[in-house]
Amino acid sequence: MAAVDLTTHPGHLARRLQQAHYLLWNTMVSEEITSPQFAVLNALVAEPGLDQRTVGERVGLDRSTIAEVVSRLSRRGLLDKVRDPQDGRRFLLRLTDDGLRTHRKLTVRTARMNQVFLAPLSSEEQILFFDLIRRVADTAEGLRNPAEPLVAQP
Amino acid sequence: MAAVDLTTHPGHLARRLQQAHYLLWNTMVSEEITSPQFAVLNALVAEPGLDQRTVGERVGLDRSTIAEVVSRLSRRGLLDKVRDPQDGRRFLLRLTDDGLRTHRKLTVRTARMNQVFLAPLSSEEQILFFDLIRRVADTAEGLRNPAEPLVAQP
DNA sequence: CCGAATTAGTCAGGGCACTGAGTATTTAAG
DNA sequence: CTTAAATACTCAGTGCCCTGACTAATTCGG
Repeated sequence: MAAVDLTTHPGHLARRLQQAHYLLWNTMVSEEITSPQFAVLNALVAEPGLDQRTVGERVGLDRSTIAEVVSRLSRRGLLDKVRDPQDGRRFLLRLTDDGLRTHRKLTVRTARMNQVFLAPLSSEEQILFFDLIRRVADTAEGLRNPAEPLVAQP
Repeated sequence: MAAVDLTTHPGHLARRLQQAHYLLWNTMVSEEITSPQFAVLNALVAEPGLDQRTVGERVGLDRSTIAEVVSRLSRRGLLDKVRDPQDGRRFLLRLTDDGLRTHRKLTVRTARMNQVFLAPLSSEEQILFFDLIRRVADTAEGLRNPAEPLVAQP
């Protein structure tokens, strides 16, 4: 005996929340395009021609994962990937017309889905929901790089 | 133009939250045992001898995923898996001494990690955080099985 | 009692997410 | 100018997560 109540464990809650979202996305938005893929499309609508790493940074995907997601989107013909002539290490990404169309279509459905997903909360609670999660996620993210070490330069 | 603000998309937030948690878990709790694995150990501390499907139900893992997680835990010698003599379809799961020890050790570390993770929120906000996420996740979960169809029997 | 549904679990396949190691290119230091 | 460090990306490996198709065992209806 000494079992713990998982409903007070944020990690467990976060996982269940994501699963619930996955489910709803699949039925209400798309079975082809996933939520992370949509995030990438969206980043490229906002800033066409970004390089792969920066897109990953914008949407919160590490170098390996963004590579996989981009390769799937490119395979489906939703984006183009070309070497940066200025810097041969980079790949510059740009949506195709099809990618743009897909993003437009999914944007509408995503908005509908978000409404359904958040329906159990009042408007004020929804604001709070965003705020609390964002603060926790941002803070934990910040622990990654210990920022400026207290002593500046060596 | 028509890009969307992902910081108001619960799915995106949920994903970032889980990533942040994963990161912290990895550094503060264990690099061997994952959070879902701990959840399974915990379920078996509470109810030894559960069958695989029920454990999955308790911790929110579908039949395929629970099978993988259980197989890893069993490979590491943290649990035993035996056929139910009463019902030849089931596997009954039970922690080994090692599994019990591991659970005890991780319980302490997990509590510490949760404190750090939730540190940006006040006590009241933490309660709210749990409540809001739980309500959203539960409601979306509920949409899965449309409950009783309005008309009872055919 | 027997065939039909139901149930527990497996397997193949696709996608997300991380780490650590390796390659190529660019930039910085000497 | 040339070597060393940094940067963008790839690849292999592990683990979580889902669906759909399949097998084996049990239960239920007639």
